[in-house]
Amino acid sequence: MPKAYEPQAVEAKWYRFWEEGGYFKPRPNPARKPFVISMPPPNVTGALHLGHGITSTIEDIMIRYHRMQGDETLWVPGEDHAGIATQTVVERLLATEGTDRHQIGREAFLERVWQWVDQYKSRIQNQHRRLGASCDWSHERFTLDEGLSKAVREVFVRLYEEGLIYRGERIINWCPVCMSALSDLEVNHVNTPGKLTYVRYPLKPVDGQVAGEGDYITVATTRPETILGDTAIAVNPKDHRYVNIIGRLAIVPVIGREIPIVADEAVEADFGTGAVKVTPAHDPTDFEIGQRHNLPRIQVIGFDAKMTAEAGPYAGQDRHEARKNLVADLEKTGLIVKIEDYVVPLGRCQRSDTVIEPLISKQWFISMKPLATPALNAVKYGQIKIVPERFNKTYFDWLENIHDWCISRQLWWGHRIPVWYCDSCGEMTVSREDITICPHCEGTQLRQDEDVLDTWFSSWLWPFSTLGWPDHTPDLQRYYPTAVMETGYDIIFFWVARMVMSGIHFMGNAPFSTIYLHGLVRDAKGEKMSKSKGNVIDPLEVMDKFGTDALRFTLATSSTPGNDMKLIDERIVGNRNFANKIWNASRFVLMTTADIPGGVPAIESVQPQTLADRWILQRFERLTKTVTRLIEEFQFGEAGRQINDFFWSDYCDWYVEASKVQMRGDKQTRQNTAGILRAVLDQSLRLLHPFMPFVTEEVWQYLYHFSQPDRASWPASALIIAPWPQYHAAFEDETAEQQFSLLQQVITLIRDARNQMNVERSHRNPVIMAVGEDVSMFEAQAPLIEFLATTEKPQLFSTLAQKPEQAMSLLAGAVEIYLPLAGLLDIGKELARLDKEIVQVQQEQARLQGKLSNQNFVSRARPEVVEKEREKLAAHEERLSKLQARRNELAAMQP
RNA sequence: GGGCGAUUAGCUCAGUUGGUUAGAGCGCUACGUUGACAUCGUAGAGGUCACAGAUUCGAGUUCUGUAUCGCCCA
Repeated sequence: MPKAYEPQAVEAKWYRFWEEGGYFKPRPNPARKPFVISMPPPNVTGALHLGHGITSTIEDIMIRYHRMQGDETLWVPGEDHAGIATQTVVERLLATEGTDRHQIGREAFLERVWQWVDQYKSRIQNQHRRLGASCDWSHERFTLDEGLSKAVREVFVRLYEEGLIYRGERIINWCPVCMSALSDLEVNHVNTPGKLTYVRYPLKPVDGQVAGEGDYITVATTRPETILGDTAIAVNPKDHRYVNIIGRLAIVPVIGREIPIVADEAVEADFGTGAVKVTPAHDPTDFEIGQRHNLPRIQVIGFDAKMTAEAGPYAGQDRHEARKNLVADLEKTGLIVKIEDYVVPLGRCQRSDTVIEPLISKQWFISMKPLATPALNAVKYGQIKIVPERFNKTYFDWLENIHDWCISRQLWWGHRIPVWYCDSCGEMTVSREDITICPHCEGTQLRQDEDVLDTWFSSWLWPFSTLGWPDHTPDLQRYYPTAVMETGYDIIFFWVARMVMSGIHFMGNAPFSTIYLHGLVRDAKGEKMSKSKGNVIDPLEVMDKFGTDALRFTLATSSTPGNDMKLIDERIVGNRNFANKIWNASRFVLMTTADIPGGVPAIESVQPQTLADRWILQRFERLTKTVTRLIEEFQFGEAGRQINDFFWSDYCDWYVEASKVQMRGDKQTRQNTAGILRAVLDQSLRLLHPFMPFVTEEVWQYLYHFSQPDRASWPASALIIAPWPQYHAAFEDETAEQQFSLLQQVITLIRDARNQMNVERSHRNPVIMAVGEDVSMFEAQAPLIEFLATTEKPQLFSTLAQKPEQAMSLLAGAVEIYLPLAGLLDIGKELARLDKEIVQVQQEQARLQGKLSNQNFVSRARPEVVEKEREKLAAHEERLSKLQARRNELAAMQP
């Protein structure tokens, strides 16, 4: 075995071993409920980033854990066709070739996209392999697969037939760069510094009256260019300032259109002047006001974001140009009252970052209310549990205020809407199968709807479409509903909530019982990683540099569920070092026990002899219990940290060191020690395997081969399917825990004293100890003290009538330790040290006395808590008296 | 405007039914290459747990408010 662990040398080998060995496939176990996860399908647009890294790591931890628990485990991988994103990258590619999709046509364009997809799909698959994802590749799906496309059509047709899908002319979010409609969720609202412009609209004189000076109404707007499309001015009916002019006509500046002044509840009286201009064709609120008051809709901004012919003198200008020009013109005519700085919540396209234009357009929608209510109830009444629970609120708020979902996109890449229009009879047909003959008039002049469906329209079916729905496949029977949906909290609306809706609606029950939401990975400065900022960390680079296990362990342990994490190099380095520690501890075990037969015994069969043996087994059993509980509670970070602590501190720093003494013992002791070293290592590797699959499998295989003659008794041929450690209460040993802890204190104190006194490293100093009733215990542990604290054989006494002179004195609990250090001891310094310790003990003693003299505490706190405090106080008192006695002796010695 | 989160050692973070003297890694200081590991070991220093109240025998932990930072929704 090499001296240091080299991840690059072994990772690929083990992944191949697992994959080719079929370990990722579900192993049928009818006795237990299958454990199933649908992997959130990454966009086929590009490479995986650290967000996918954390998703894949956490899901793999769960999958590997359940696989080792013996559950029938299925992890379904796949990719998402990512409509707009993919279309955009391929269009960009075409642009570099000097062409575009319209020139080459729909068919050729789609061919190019498929080429792209094939390339990136395999790239994503390989990245998941590098991450160690133990997903079942034979179940891999793509949202544009034949099967999934069938599911999409089925869903579209069913919802249409149920009246939940409709086509309508609504105001939608239009991205002039993507040239497509977007759903509300695909629009980011960004607070942007802007202007609030106050514009005067002249009022038309009432019949018989002459227009008076000041006969104006002033409105405030953040979008002056839409003035051209105004068809009313609205005020709140309760606003007394305007009661008298409701029903009169105002005149739109520049174009002179006469528009009514209407009263509408939607108007906020304290915004601007309390009067607002109404542009039904360019604002969602105005659209609704327009519907209530039957206002005309005048579109002045086109789908290309340029002013339309309706914009009169501004026709053809870009919307931003037109704004500037119009404001300048209004200034000239004196219709601008004032212009204030104002923060505008600008809607921007999630993909292109373009400012969204609300426009009226004919699109396909889903009525969400009927779907949302059952999804809401599923969480409210506990069929689904969200972890962490605080995201319930976010989930509820969104579902309670849900709007209809605009599902049509003016793209070519995606599931084409299964609707045909007949040129002969004008009828529309919605169909599961492609049609060539109109069922209404038998005409053949049919045109399929040009548009495709929102990508989320296919991914919201993911948990069941990947299992074969709408067919009643065995997979669907066996594996639906899945167990856990694990993903980032940023797509709770986009994806998670919608999956719950579709699952309940089409399958009759929720698609998973737990939703686990993880936080976002940020850079070292805490900023969100993005391509435009150039701060994206490539997981492949991290893995090349530090190994996959180091990256995985870092992602798993650097945060608390649902919280964001900063990825910092030092942490990854630390975890690479941990992998190396595992490697070297294993190397030690294999090397020092090489000549001892017996292989790796089952942990329940080992026979602890020494205190250290009993202690490490007790520690391990406690760890197993805790880690298992933590994983079941989705506290993966804490679970990982606990294993790390145990392995490094308890196993390596103490047990392995203690074993070096034991391995010098008789044959029986050596045999036993070797067995415990191996068994605890084997079991620790099992606990760690879900977190760090590669180094653990590598080391475990050494153990396995090393046990060649005993292989028959081994439970598994690979760690990936080795049974998860069971808790053995028989190894619980509170006495060992306490005694070993005392021993650790003694050793640490002596080491510290030697350090302080600058005792030469290899020099063995004498030790005299007064240990009360623990003489036999310390007698047995004397070799450990000699070895670990570098001392001579300790001289043990129950009590010491005559305290050693010229000795440094230490206290471990009630155990007195004297280090005769002739000539080295500076009595003055020693007195100062003792004084400092005395003060500390006195303070603590005072605190405890105060607590125990408080009647409220004694009578109200739980008896065991009070008892504990009493014991503590007694211990402190004993300690104090010993310290003071020692101080007096020393003081007497001082010249 | 509504909601959520964070604030603990120089840095990055744990601390999940309220109960030892609040922990880890990195960094820092001292010592060390003894046959697993210098990607290491041994030991040490370092914190009024953002602030102000409240509840409680007891609060980093529960409640209220404030401040700063971040995110989501409208």
